[in-house]
This record gives sequence, structure tokens and C-alpha cells, in this order.
Amino acid sequence: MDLLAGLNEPQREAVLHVSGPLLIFAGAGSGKTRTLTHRVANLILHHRVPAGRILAVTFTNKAAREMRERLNQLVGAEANRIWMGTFHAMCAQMLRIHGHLIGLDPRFVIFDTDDSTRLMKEILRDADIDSDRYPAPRMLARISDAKNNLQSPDDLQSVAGSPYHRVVARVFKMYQERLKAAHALDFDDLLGEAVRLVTESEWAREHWSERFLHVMIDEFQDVNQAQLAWAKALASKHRNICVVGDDDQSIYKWRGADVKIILDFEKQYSDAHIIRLEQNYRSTQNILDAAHGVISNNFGRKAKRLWTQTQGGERIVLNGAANAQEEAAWVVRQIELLQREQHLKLSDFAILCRVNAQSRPFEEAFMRARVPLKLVGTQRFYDRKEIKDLVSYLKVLYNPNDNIALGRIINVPARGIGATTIEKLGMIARESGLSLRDVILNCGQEVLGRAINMKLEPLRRILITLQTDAENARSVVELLDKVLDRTNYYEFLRGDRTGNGNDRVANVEEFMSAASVFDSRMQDEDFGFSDESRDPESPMEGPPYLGLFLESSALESGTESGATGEDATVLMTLHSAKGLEFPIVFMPGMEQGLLPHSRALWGEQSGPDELEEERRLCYVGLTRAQQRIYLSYATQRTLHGRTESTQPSQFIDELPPQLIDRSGFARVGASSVSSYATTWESSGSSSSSRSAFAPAAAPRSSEPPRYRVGERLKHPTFGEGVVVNASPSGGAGEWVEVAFLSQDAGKKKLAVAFAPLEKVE
DNA sequence: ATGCACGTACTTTTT
DNA sequence: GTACGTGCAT
Repeated sequence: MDLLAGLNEPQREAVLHVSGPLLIFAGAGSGKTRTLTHRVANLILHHRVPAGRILAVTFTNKAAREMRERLNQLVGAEANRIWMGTFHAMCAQMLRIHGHLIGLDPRFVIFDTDDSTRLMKEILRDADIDSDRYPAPRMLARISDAKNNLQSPDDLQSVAGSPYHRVVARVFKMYQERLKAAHALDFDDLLGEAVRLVTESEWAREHWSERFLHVMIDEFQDVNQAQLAWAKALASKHRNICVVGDDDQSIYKWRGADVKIILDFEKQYSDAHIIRLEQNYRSTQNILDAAHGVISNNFGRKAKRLWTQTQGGERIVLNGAANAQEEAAWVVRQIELLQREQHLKLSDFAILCRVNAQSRPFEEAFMRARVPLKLVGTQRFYDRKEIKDLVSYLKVLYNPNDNIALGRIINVPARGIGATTIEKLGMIARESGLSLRDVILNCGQEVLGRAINMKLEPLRRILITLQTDAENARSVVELLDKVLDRTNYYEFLRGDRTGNGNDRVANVEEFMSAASVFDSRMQDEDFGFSDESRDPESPMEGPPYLGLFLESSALESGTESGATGEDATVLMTLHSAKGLEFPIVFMPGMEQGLLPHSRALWGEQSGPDELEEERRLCYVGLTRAQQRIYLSYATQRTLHGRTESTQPSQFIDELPPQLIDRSGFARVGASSVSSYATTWESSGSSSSSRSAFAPAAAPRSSEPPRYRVGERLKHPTFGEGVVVNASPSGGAGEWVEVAFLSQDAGKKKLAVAFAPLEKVE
């Protein structure tokens, strides 16, 4: 197979590079994945490197999956033997195998952010620390920073120069102690402990660094010190470390990413070979020039410039709107126009926002226009309460020391065990050194008192029965079924008075089917890289792979559900757009305070570095576009319930002026529209803000309709919605069709005479 | 112990 | 404008 076919010169150079450190600057749309996969294929096919001795690390599961899939096409099933996955998954893997060398329980559980927050709150409460001055999330952020920099509580303690920092250090210490007691690692610990493994255990370092003939790191601009240390240790023996990234796309500083790491790679490895991939296969030259105009204002970036063979292209359309509603209406109109002109699918359009809060006006405008819009990356599957509950039951069964998981389900479904009781149980547990579970199961009336003891009885029965169930279950689904059954979980959900009962049942069902997919994968496949992970020495109770299931539910955010398959325009944040591409990109909210964000502009922690990161965010957005970019700003915006005047983004001024198309301004209000004009709506519109939806002089009965298309209203069960259609008013048969904001309520036709509808301003 | 009402605060979120 | 956390009343 010719692995070089269709590759450009620097790409070929990268593919052919075999030994020694290699740094690839891969610009947006420069064919990075192609280059990487071909390089790995070359190692395997032409240099006889056993796949099992290659480590390829990514930040996301998605990236890892994509890469594995493409490698499968190149080298076949052999690709499954490559150690490929996220930093966290790879670290977890190693720790399951050798964690015992540094004193870890091989059955450790992984705490996600929610678990960590619960634990932190518990600590603050127990230690009587004022959670207003020391909020749990901020404590966790400081701790995360420390861990990303491989600092221990003692390290923090010794450099603490203020009472605040001393509290942080103290809290950090307690946090680690409790994690340890729960046999748990948080996300950052996975990395930190993996680093500790290869530094403290000479044997482990020898083993793993010998094993990996090649180490590849993707998105290297986003690595932190812990990740760097880990990668360096693993590559220490053979020194075949290949890192790929783009400093211009580093947008995760707030998560510990340190751009300097990629910029200083040459200092770490003085013999590093450097390759720049600057030919772009995604965008028009105009788009690249516009993006370059912006990014070139950053200092200390690696000099480079994307170019493409597709010369010219459309100019960047710029629009100024009166407010966010007008802005959204403008976007819908452009999409409708473009879609008619070109033959584009709705999914060819993406709306990229700085913050999630920008999405509301778009949801409304799209609903009015009846153009499907899909919000991407808003709520993650495993973050849902009902899913967390079920996972917590499994966690408790798997690891009896996981007090946080037990704490979550101790009163779910409600069984009369309240905060006071839980507090008391926790006290006893800590004082006696027992796990919460042992206190509940093994302490009697003498210790707990009569009332509590009695209230605990049903929970005890459930836990004990489930323990037996876990030992007998042959699959995760089977065990989950038992959990649902023993806890009466469905009944509990149906009793949900907030009206989300049905959604939640649906979520549980979706979770069950995910579990069943996992089951079948485990049962008939030799799952990838983990030949060592199945340790016959440590028999597990319940499904042998329950631990793996828990791990994947902690490490896979769960590509959000609701994949309806319907063609829809997507809306997402700039952050989640990284790595994606779209023919047409809209970037609304090009304002001072939004992009660049106020926190970077005039907040406490504002500064040149923060502004540069905002600029990179802008750059990431611009370079997502293949054909056209539409930028817009609103001159007034309501944020946090306060309407304020805004200034256009400074980044607009950084665009080469000749590449900006301002004709959009002229069109505002003038463009006649549109498919959402219905019976009594005219297509004319003035410049007033409600103009596009105002009633017209068109056919209209003597009485004006009570509900007009475009109007917002509220229904006690379905929530808020927008009128998308209505019958002529008057008479018993009058109806309105309402698109409700809640995804699941959807569209409903309601009889005006009967439905308890309320207008909303 | 649970439910409601009020006050406050609030980017981004790969794992 | 909402979502969450605290505090009070049931």
C-alpha cells in the first residue's frame, strides 16, 4: 500500500519520520489525522513495529475512536492492539494493572466532577470552613491546578503565603485523604498517580518505557505538566515521541493546558525534528487570510501561515443587529436564503457561540421559523441525575468504600433518611474508621439509636439483596434490572412531580440499552488493548467487567442523546467546535465582553494572556468554515437579566478590511421573507423589533386573533413555547399550534377554549 | 424531612 | 433570566 499517495511534502516527511523526537505543527484543516494515521500505519507495515508497542494519546474519546477507525482501514484488525485512547483512559489502564505497586486498590473508582464537588462540600461542612469565602468549586479548581502541575498538598502548604492559600492546602490534604478512604481517584489523580507510578516504581517505569517503542500525543498544545511528565517518562527509553498540535488553537488554559509546553518542546528535545503542516484543505483563501489577520496579533506564537490552493472565495459577511433577537432572526433568514440559493443541508450550517447563554434567542427564532436547530454539547448523558443514581448503586456494589456514591443513593428513592441522619452516620463512620456502608449494615440500635436504626432497615435489605444479585448477575443489564426492581426505581421516577418523569424513564431506558451494548461487546469481543487488564488473580463479584463498565461511564461523557437523525442546523460553543468543520459558519456575539469575553477583558484575572486565548478562540471559530463566514454583533445585549449597550469586538478590526462584506447591513429589514409567513402574516417588515412577526393587513377576521404566530406563551405542563400556527380567531374551534421550548414537549395543537395558556412577554 | 420561596451569582467543560 | 442554595414553614 502506498501510504504517501495524495500527501503533500511535509505530510510525507512526517509519515516517513521514524525515530527520534518529532514535533508537528498541524494547522487547522491541514490533514493532521490523515498524516498521523498514515504515520502509524507506516510504522506497523513498513517498520515492523508491533501495534501493541505503540501508544497514541488523545484528549477525547471521539478523537481516539476516529483514529482507530481510520487505522483499521489502513492496517486492519491489528489496529486494535494499539494503545490508543485518552490520557485518562490510558492512565487508568496502567493503574489497574500496576497501581498496587504504589499502594492503589486495583478496584479504585473514578470520581467525576460531581462526585468531587459532593466530597468537597462534605469536607467544608465537616471542617467548619465558611463555604462563602471558600466555595467548593473554587477549592476544587485550585486543587486541580495543583495536580496538573504535579504539586502535593505539602507543596502547596509550603508555598502558601496567605491564610487563603493555607486553607486551600489544608482542604487539599483532607480531600486527598477522603479520596483515599473511598478508594477513589479523581480525573486529575488518574494522571498524577500514573506519573507517580512511573516515577516511584522503577520497575513500572522500566516496564512501560520499554514497552512503548513509539509514543504519539495529539493536541499537544493542550497538555498540562502532568501529562507532559507522563508522556516523557513513557518515551524515555526509546525517545520516539511524536507530538502534534497547533499553538494557535490552544483554548484550554483554564483547564491546566500550557501553550508553552508545545512552544518549548524543542528545548526539551534539542534533537527534535520539526514539521509544519500549513497547507489547508478546508477553507477558502479568504477565510484563511481573515483568520490570519486575527491570530497574527498574538505574540509569542510560532510563526506560520495557512494557505490553500482554493484561491479567493466569499468575503466575510458582517452584520450589526439591534439586539440578540434581531441577530438570531438575521441568522435564520440568511440560512433560509442560502439554503435556497445553494443546495445545502441544514447541517451544513453551524452557529458558534462564546457562551451557552447565547443560545436562547436562536432557539426561539428557529422555532418561529420552523427551522430545526440542534444544540450540541449542552447536557451530557451521564450527568443526568437518574443515570448518576443508577451508576452510584453499581459503584456501591463494586466498591463498598465509595461513601460518595452511597451518600448519593442513601435516600434515593426517598426513604426518610435526611440530612441529619446522613450527617450522623458520616460522623460515626469517620470516628470509627469504618466505611459508611459498614456503619449502615453493621451498627445496630446501640450505636445509632432506635429511630435511625429503624429507618435504615429497608436500605439494608436493598443493599444486602443487591450484593447477592451482583454476585449472581452475568451482565450489567441484568444487575441494573435488579437495582431498578429492588429500589422500585421506575415507580419513583413516575412520581416525579416536576413533569419530567417520562423523560427520566426514557433516559433510564437509554442507559439500559447503552449497558446492553457494552455487555455484548464485552461478551463476544476481545476488547482492544486490555490484554493485561483481566487479572485472574482478583476475582470480582458480579459481572467480571463491572469495573470496566464503571470506568467507561466515568470516562465517556456519553455523546449526548437525542440523536434524532433529523437534518438540523447545529449550535454549539466555540470550544466544542474545535476539530469540526462546516461549509457555513455563523459567529454571533462578536462583541467586546462576549468575544473577547468580559472575564478576559476587564475581569479580575484579565490580562494579555487571557485576551490572546480569546483571540485563539475566535481563530478556532473562523477556521471551522469551509466556504462562508457570517459574523454579527448586537448593539444591545441582555446578559444576566441586564440590557446593556455593547461595542463590536476588537477582533472585527483585526480582519483585513477588504475581506469584510458589510452589505448585510443594508439588507436588514429590507429583505422580504420568508417561509415562516403564514396565513395572516405578510412578508413585509419594518425596522421595529417585532416587525417580522407583526400581524399584517392580510386576510383577517373582524376580531384580531388572540394568539399570533411568533408569540410566546406558557402552558402549565409543557412550559414555554412559541406559536407557530393558529386558526382564524373566534369560535369554539379556535386552535393554536405551539412549539414548546422543552425538547420533549415538541409541537402541540391546542384548543384555545380549553388549554390553560398564558401569554408571556 | 420535605417543600416552597426568596436571594444571589453567573465563561468555556475534551476527562 | 435562570438555576441553584439557603432558610423557613409545614
